[in-house]
Order: sequence, then structure tokens, then C-alpha cells
Amino acid sequence: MAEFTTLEHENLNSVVYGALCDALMQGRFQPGDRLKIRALAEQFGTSVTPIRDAILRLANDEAITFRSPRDIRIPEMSETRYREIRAIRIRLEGLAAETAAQVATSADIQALEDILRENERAIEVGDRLKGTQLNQAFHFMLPQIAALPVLNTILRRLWLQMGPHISDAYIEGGRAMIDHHYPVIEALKRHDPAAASMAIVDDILLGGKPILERIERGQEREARRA
Amino acid sequence: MAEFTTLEHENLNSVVYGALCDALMQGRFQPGDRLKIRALAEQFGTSVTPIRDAILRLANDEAITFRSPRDIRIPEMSETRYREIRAIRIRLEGLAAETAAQVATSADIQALEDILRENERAIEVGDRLKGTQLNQAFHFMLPQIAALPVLNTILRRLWLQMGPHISDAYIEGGRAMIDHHYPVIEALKRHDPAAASMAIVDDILLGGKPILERIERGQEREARRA
DNA sequence: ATAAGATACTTGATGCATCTTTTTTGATTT
DNA sequence: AAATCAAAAAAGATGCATCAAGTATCTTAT
Repeated sequence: MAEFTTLEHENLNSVVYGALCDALMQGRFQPGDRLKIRALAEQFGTSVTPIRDAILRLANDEAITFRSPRDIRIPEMSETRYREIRAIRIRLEGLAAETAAQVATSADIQALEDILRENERAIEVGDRLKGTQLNQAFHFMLPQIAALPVLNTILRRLWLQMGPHISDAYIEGGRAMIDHHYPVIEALKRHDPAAASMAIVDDILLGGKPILERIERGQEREARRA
Repeated sequence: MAEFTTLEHENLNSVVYGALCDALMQGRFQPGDRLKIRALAEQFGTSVTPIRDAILRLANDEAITFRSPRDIRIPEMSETRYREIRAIRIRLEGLAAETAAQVATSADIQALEDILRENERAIEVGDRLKGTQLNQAFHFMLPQIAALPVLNTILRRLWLQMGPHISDAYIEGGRAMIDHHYPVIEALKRHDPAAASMAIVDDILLGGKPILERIERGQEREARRA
């Protein structure tokens, strides 16, 4: 008798949600962009229902907001809010790195090195999309190695909010984006939680500097307009 | 199984979401309870649409899960998962307490003392519902004092998941539930971030012990059945 | 009496019509 | 040219009909 793997059927709303999440994390939406349910339904080739479902979930994630009852937009981010997200990331990714350093297998470290090597190559070639994706993949790999799924979910949600504010400078900064990933891997190899934590904190603070600068510039622009 | 009164307009899905969140955080749902969209629609006196919207959001929060395509339930919690949530809370509420200690005004401290005094009274009188609500209010007040809305949102989501697992022992434990709130307030008065953080960590670890024990008992029960 | 197959029922997903309110637009006035 | 206001269009919210898939119940052949 032939064997089959149990297949799971995904809902349309989940597919749409996933696609919009990808778009957000890849920076394919800009702050202030407006989303229209009917327009998206046409693009996705579905009725409005699954789109509404996805939009509602995204709104629940605070990745998009209802500026007014009929005006769905990618939100701006205040500098204060970005700093808060950064502070939270430092605590959470610090915990992930510490835990990962304690339990990482050589296969885990291999996986991280593979991502980093690919990331290096993507940056050389100038493939921005792949560059951001692999950078994120590195960050998400730590909670995965540490077996912290709840933390991973929180982190993804934060990235959903940061995605539209990833600046070109961040990507154009090239290797600065991933410089701090090397000491993370070294710390994991030595099973040194404190060093792993410090390295990832450096990455968040220093590597993410161009993002903060973009947000600061955005705020100045807002201020001048008012 | 929780009951609901019929409600009036505002934004139906948000109202339903809010009501279900309250019910979850008050422990009015038990792990394994099944939710039915049509039944809830009848209870709330709405069509199924706003209920679906709210359910989808809750599922996105991982506060409820689709056990199978048409089977919506309050999820069980593994001990591992609870410990992860606790570790995350320690980091995040620690950050909130530290920040709050630095910026707390006398009005903030007054508010905390008011909550604590009311909580004390609720426990004396044996009002369990009010007891849990005020305990949560205390915890949510710290990120509010610290002006950390993102952290507050994350915390609320975690509590949505913990709600159904709050044990009677936790509530019957009486003052043990809030014993550690006093040193938190003392630390805030002295503007001592380290002490505030330590006090809230003690509360999470020691005060929450009955919850962990209930989950452990639940797991043993599961194991015996298998 | 048992088990496989058929049938009825339940339930969330999807699509769509309609409602209310907002947003847009364009004519008109200042 | 700018501001104002009314009509038209747009857009999300809500309700509901229908669909497909899962669950339970009943039937029937062995």
C-alpha cells in the first residue's frame, strides 16, 4: 500500500496574511501607503472576505492602522516608538542569544554560517531583497535554535512594524548590516551566553543605526510641515 | 463556559474582541473549551461576521487555536511554553519596572498604591474576579508608567494566553499573589531600577508558582491518559 | 453483533449584497 | 486663486446565503 504524507489545506486568509507579511518585512510598503480591500481582492483574485480577515489580523499586529474608519494605512513610526522596539529587541534577542549559546549544536552553527555566507554574497552582488531577507533569517534563527517559539512570534511581529522603515542606507551600508553576526557565531561556538548576548545587542544598536536615522529624518520632515 | 450579555454598537468586531479578551484574562474560559461562531453570534446578538473577525484576531494572538479546520478551542499549555512565557515576562516586565522606577511621579505611585490597597480588600472579601483583575492591573500599570506601549501590548497578549491557566490556588493563595507588589512600590519610591526589577521578577517567579504547578498537574494527567 | 458505507447534520470559509459613513470631486462663491 | 459646500463615488462594516469538509448517526450486509 502506498504511503502519503498528511497534507494540510491553508485558508485563503492565511495565504493573504502571509503574502502581506512578506511584503511588509521586505520593505515593499512605505509608511503612509494606503491599502484598499477591494483593490487587494482584485490583485489576489479572491473575494473581499479573506482580504478583510488578513487586514484585520495585520491591524491586530499593529503592522497597519486604521487612520480613520475607512482609511487603512501603513503607519508612521515615531522615534520614541522605534527606540522602545529596539529596547525590547535587546532584551528578547539577548535572551534568545544566551539560550542559543547554551544549546547550539554544530548543525545549528553550520546553518547560521550558511546564512551569513549567503548574506555576504547577496550584499556583494547588490541583491537588496535577498540581503534583507537573509539578515532577518539570521535574527529569527537564534530563537529557533534556542527553542523559544513564543519569543520568535513576538520578534516577527516587531519586524512587521519595522519593515516599512528599513532604509536604503541600511542595505547600502553593505557589510555593516551583518558585521556583528560574526561575533555572534563565535560566541555560540564557545557556548558563551554573555558574549552572544553582547554581540547581538551590538548588531541591534550599531547595525540598525541607519534605520533610526531615517526615522529621525522623517520626524524632522513632519515637524517642518507642521 | 463563559457567558455574554448582548451588546450595542461601536465597532462590533472590536467590542467582541474586547469582551473575549476580558473573558480570557479573567479565567472564564478553560483549556479545551470549544468556541462556536454561530453560538457566540447568538450570545452577542450579532451576525457571525464580527464574531469571525474577533476569533481570527484571537487566533492570531495564539490565545485560541484551530485544533482542526472547524474546531476552535482554548489551547492547552505545555510546561515548556509556560516557562518560556515566564522568561519573556521577566525580561520585559523587568525592563518596564526599571524604566518606571526612573520616571515614576508621586501620582503614579499613588495609583499603584490604590490598586494594591483595593486588591488587598478584594482578597480579604474573597472576590476572586476583582482579585485577578487588580493583580493584572498592577502589572499593566508598570509599562504604562514607563511609557512603553509596545511592551504593554506584548504583555497583554501573553496574559491572554495565560488567562485560562490561572489556577484557583493562585487566587486562593490570597496575599501571596500580591506580596511582592509592596517592594515594587518601595523601589519606585526610591527610584531604584535594580530593586524594582528584582521585586517584579520575584513576583513573577514566586507569586506565579501555583499557575506553574497547575500546568504541571495538567501535563501529568495528559501523560497518564496516553 | 460488528463494521463498512450511506445519510444527515454541523461548522467554518467564501462570496456577495447592502448599509452607513467617509472621501473625493467639482461647481460655486468670495 | 482659495475656500466652501453639496452631490457623487468609494470604502469598510455587517449580515446572510451557500459551499465544502468534517462529525455523528443510521443502515445494512456479513
